Amino acid sequence: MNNRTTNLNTHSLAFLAKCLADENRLRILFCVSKEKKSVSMIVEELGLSQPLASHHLKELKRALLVKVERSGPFVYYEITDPRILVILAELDELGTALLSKRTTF
Amino acid sequence: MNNRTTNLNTHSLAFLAKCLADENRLRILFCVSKEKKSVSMIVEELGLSQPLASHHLKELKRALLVKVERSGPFVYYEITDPRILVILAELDELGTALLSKRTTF
DNA sequence: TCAACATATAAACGTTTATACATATGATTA
DNA sequence: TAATCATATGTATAAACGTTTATATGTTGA
Repeated sequence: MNNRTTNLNTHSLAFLAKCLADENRLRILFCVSKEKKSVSMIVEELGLSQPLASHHLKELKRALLVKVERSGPFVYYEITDPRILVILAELDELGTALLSKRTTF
Repeated sequence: MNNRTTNLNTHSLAFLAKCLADENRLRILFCVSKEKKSVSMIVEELGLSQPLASHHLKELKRALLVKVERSGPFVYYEITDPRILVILAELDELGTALLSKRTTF
């Protein structure tokens, strides 16, 4: 029963990771990480088609990583919890470390 | 040019996240997180088929998350950098927090 | 060298996913 | 209400993925 301390909820972990496993979604996440942005702002900033952005935003929302707020004709998305940015920064750093430490090329 | 400080390498991030986005791979990762284990040990512990375990180990190795070591007929896998465990713990915690804080059900 | 065991690879299959295109919904303003 | 703008949804398609089954590679000991 000491797995409790080491093993985590693989189900929800995999679910979150799956949402983070797409470059466009990551870009959108960073895009709305400092301030709320409308879909059209995101579309323009990232050069995505509007339906594609909408689709990925839906996925991000499904994973609760972004929250939505309507204002007039615009729908604003913003990051739910900035801690995800810290985690992603750590993961990015780890990735770099893994690359630099690897023995086999 | 201040994106440098906030935006990360979405490519390698997505690559790492993709590797973490599978429950079986996460289970394998936790399984080899405390001590190196042979494929057959992993297979037995997690109840996976041998080819399936082998396939996922290959993916984990491709992402440099595990390292391999042969000893006689056995091939031992172990976690490369334990920091991934910290990151996953944080992600798991965030997942729980997101769920408890959500407003829409 | 042969047999037995441990692990890896290959091919095939069904499922999921990202994307594009077309269209619908919803809100605003004239 | 009509027209326009912002966003969402539906459908289709191609690629990627996880899994299974079968087979191959590699190692050890008789």
